[in-house]
Amino acid sequence: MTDRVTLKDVAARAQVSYQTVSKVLNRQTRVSTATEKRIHDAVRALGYTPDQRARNLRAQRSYMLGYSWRPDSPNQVNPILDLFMHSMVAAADAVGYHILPFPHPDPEDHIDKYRDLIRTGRVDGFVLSSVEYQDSRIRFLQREKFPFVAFGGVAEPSAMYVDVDGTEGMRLATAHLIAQGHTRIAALGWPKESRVGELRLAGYVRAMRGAKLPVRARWVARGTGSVETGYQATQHWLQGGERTRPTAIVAVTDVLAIGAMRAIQESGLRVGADIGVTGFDDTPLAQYLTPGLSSVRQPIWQAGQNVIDLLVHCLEQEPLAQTRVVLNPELVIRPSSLLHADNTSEIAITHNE
Amino acid sequence: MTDRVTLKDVAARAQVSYQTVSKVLNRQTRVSTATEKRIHDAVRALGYTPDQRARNLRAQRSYMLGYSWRPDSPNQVNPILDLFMHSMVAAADAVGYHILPFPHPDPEDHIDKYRDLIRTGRVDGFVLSSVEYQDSRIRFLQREKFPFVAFGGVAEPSAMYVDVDGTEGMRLATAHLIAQGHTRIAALGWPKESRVGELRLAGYVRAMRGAKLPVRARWVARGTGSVETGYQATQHWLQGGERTRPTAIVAVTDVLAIGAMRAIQESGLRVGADIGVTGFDDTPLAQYLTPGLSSVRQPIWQAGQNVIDLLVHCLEQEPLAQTRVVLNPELVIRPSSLLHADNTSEIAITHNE
DNA sequence: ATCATTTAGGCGAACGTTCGCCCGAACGTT
DNA sequence: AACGTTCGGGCGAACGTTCGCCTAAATGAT
Repeated sequence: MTDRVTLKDVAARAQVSYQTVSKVLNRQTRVSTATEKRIHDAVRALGYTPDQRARNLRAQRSYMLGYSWRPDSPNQVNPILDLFMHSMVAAADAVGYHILPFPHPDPEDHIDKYRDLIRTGRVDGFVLSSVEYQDSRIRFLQREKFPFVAFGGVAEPSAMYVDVDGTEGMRLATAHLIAQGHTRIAALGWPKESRVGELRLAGYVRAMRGAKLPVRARWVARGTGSVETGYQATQHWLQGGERTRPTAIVAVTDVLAIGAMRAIQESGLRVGADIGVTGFDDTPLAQYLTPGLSSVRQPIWQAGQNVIDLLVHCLEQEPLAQTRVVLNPELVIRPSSLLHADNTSEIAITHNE
Repeated sequence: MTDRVTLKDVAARAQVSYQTVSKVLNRQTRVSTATEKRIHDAVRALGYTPDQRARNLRAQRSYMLGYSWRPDSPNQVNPILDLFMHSMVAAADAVGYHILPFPHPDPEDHIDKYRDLIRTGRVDGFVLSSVEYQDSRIRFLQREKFPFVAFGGVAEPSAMYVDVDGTEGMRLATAHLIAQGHTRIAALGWPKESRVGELRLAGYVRAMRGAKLPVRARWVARGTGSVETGYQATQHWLQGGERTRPTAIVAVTDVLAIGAMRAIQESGLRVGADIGVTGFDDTPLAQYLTPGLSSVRQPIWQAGQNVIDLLVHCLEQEPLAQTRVVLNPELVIRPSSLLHADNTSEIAITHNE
């Protein structure tokens, strides 16, 4: 609100041309130490800070990275967002960039939003999340040759992304249950259309096969990630005889796992001691349930850092060692998957071949 | 990436000066319908979109609103953020603004971040959240005469804010329990230093007084908002005789309420039927617990809309009807506060004097 | 026919940077 | 003594807008 201090003000005080001030500040030229000192003194005395808007115009850049996320269906949990956003904001800030969040529009006029942000020069690049199978945004951005990094795997070649190995996460959870002595393990998944869902289920299958345990079709249930889905599937499984029904359940989502837990408890069995349960995402929910729910935790903070790192390197035309990063999740173990809950403390185990 | 279309390109095609194109597009001048058509045709043909960076420089504005939030302690739930952010982003977008999230710095060099964003002209205004008693940011911004709106009540006169009436929320919850026939009601609060905490507790007191019920000091516990705090306080209360111990508990946080529920269940009592419990914030958690936890829900979406509305009106120098908005929360009723849980459906009741 | 007024649009300037090119002086080299 | 080279710094231009002022023609009033 008070009048802005510009290069010219500094220059007048230091008795040099304003372009020289600019160059000295950006270390583009060498001047006598005397003038250099005068300039820096003037900068400090006046409290000069370069105007980003002018820089943006001149450089034809905005130093902004667009990001829009899907508002998780009205009342769903989005534990990811807070952390992911924070991670990206911090990483971007550290290298002179900022995040520009924009509303996730209807799937159809998606592109218009993106196009507009590009055309108006508001952003230099995009972070994409919740990408789908044939995502029109990716096709569009690639055609426009506009830089972007996706969070989540992307099939398109030459697209940069950071992903968390869902298969490995689910393998970890399943293997953990197997190590507890479980042999009859059922799985709660998402509909077949969901790429992430299928990848996670693949981890279940891999762990079972690895231990030479049978994978039965009727022990794999798919549905929307609601409590109800998990509840009903589990209830159905529990109707089997005590010697034939599953003794453990892995779920691709914490919410599905909650459904399973509820069904187990209502049928008079104990979660953990009688039937082991694991979830996915390590939603804040998981630690507050009784018993605490074991869950696969994604390294969200790390992912955010990597996404920005990739994108900024690309924007700065710096060489980057890799164009795609795959991170390993870890399993946070709580009583829900333990036969005897001797200790209530959490332990996290991660990938070990 | 492809070469940018500017006013000059449009002008050349429409055979007018580029300034005229600008004026026509901004409806600053009247021209013959023929030229107007030529201009609009050229705009469409070339796909012209004004460069925001140039506009920003020229207008000495950025059309950005800074917002930083406190990263809820590592593993805490921040159900607010997703919705609040989304609401603000949507509201801002609708009036040609954008949100600029920036890292919440250490309490000490707080101000530097804010100052820098102002000086570099990156933002036109700020949204403040989690304001404290004597918030240095507010003093700073007021001194600089830089526009801002706080989410959460602010004592400083002439500061604009949007707040949710925590007192009313807690009164609602307490009154609901009283209506169920409860007379001995305890409260779980935050430390005395917390302004919000005290305001909420005031609602508890108001409801009790209103029903001529006694407020006993030892039935008001304060502590950090952890499960443990709620658990221990409740355990302690339950040691009282069946005729003297509280029959219901109101908490200023869902997490505290979870602690209470756990203590109740572990002592063999039923939540709802034996001891009523209510939480606050309607965290996603609340609906997934067994039994579902009644909780006070804040109109977060509405708050986000109002915050942006206030701020933008202020920036556009438009007159605004009010400089501070106080919203009423509603109580979402679930089995945890019902004596007999005949229906599992949720109902929401709101302020009715 | 003359003058005042509107209409239609041109033009210069400015917002605050950065970049490339220039030039005079001092310096060192043959 | 004449000549390249570095040093220290000036200057014009451009990024794409918007805003205010100007003007030439067309219109209206007298």
